[in-house]
Amino acid sequence: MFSLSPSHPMPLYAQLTRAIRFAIATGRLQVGQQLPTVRQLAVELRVNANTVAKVYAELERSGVLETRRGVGTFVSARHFAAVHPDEHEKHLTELVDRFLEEAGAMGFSLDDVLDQLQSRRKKETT
Amino acid sequence: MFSLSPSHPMPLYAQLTRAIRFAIATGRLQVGQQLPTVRQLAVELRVNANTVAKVYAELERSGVLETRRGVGTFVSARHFAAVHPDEHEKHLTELVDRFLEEAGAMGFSLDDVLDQLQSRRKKETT
DNA sequence: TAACTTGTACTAGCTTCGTAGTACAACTAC
DNA sequence: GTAGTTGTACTACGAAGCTAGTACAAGTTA
Repeated sequence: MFSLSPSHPMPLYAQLTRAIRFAIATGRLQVGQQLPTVRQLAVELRVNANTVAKVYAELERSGVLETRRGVGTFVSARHFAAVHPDEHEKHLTELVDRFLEEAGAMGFSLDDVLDQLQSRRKKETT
Repeated sequence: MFSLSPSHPMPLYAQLTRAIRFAIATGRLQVGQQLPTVRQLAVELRVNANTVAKVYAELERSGVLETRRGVGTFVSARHFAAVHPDEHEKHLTELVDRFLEEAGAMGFSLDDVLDQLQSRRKKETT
């Protein structure tokens, strides 16, 4: 389902969070679909159940998942319907802010970054 | 000279590293210019001397600074002359990789990112 | 109701990270 | 050579972060 690398510097919970978000963003997990139970996934990933639970809880707070005790955890429909595009846009803005700041400290200008990204776009479409 | 926020989640050493790199990238610190001594800067920033020293040492390993015992620490000339543009480009590539990965996990495509950056370019030039 | 499933709270241990303190080594200038 | 700079090594403490263990609570199903 997912795969984690315990040796990777990124903590397990962060890896899992990203993996789930990514799976949803790319459609591999559909709205309404049930995720593995906390314990199931914990066994599969060789991780403590609490680690999985924390991830599910955090993603629920973000509105990405919905959990029902005794039943399971599901990809939230509400999220994609209700998250205002403005809100979504704001997240992108913040991400880009951090990114540009970092690039700036390395001596790259906005144009440098744009060039780099545009050249990828070409590659992607070929 | 620089300013740090101890309350900020980013550790002091990282803040300082970024500040110095930024000052150099924007020309506020010129090639060959001497930086404050480890102890001077430590007092000014209310930080342990070792924290400053670690930052200087790291930046020296990156080729950004040069230190001479008994004399002081200086902005390296070698760096800007000798760092291959290819090397520099590689750093940008890595940064963009990480960035796109993160954006992807949030559900943003390359085009979303490009749009966002292009709209900033317009703002910047007005 | 009783058994079973699900997620959750609380706690504790371990590790890593960040910073500070102190003592040391290299170098300069007189 | 000696005093006074400079950066550096080593150590240790405190805090935060991450994960695991265990016990609990809420819900479902028969």
